[in-house]
Amino acid sequence: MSGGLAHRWDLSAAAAIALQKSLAGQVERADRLGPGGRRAIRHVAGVDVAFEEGGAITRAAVVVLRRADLVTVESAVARRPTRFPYVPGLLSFCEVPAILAALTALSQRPDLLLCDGQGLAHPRRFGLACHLGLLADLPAIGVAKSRLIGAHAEPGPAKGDWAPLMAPGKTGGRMMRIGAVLRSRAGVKPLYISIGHRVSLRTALAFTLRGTTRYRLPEAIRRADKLSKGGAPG
DNA sequence: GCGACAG
DNA sequence: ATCTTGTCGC
Repeated sequence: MSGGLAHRWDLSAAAAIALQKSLAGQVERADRLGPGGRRAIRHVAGVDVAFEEGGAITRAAVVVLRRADLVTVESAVARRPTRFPYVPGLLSFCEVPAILAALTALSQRPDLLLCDGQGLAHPRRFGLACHLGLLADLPAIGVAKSRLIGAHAEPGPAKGDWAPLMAPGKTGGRMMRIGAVLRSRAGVKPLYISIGHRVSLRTALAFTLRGTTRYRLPEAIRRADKLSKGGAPG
């Protein structure tokens, strides 16, 4: 169930960084959504992980929601030994192996992935959402609860208000927009939204908002978070 | 050299 | 992320 790209995971930090640099150029920043690649989104999947045994085991959960009414239609969990430590900037090497295992357990592939982490808003423009989207060959959005890099103004107080997340370009020094800081609900800390793969920032913001109802996080991620921590599937 | 640092 | 009591807000 992957898109042809695959690579080894037993890497040193230096090798992991080199791999990120070599794959970053393959990330697609424009919309290419839906079944097959260019149609309406029917099912969105929230992805999250939790750790057991003091971090020795990574438990990944994926919950698939019907886009029309946000009803959960399927879910899967996968446990794998944690083979890479958490290092800021290298999070995907710690979590993606277990997440790919959970995705493989699904009976049907979702049309979009909502990931708990950054996408392009990353030191090498290759956060978890980019890495996962590329390997799973699926559109992906990065939805992080806190900042990794970049500067921004405080977004307005109303749901939907947002401010651009800016960072110096890779080569030169001009400030570039790498994502957005979104008020997903009034009265809560904003979320950091960025492109993962095959989704424009505009679309990423729209989907995050549409899927956010009672909580700070979109329903898909909220349910995946609960499931990864041991909650019941439905 | 000194902070900052997704989960 | 994870370890945890009392406390604040709606």
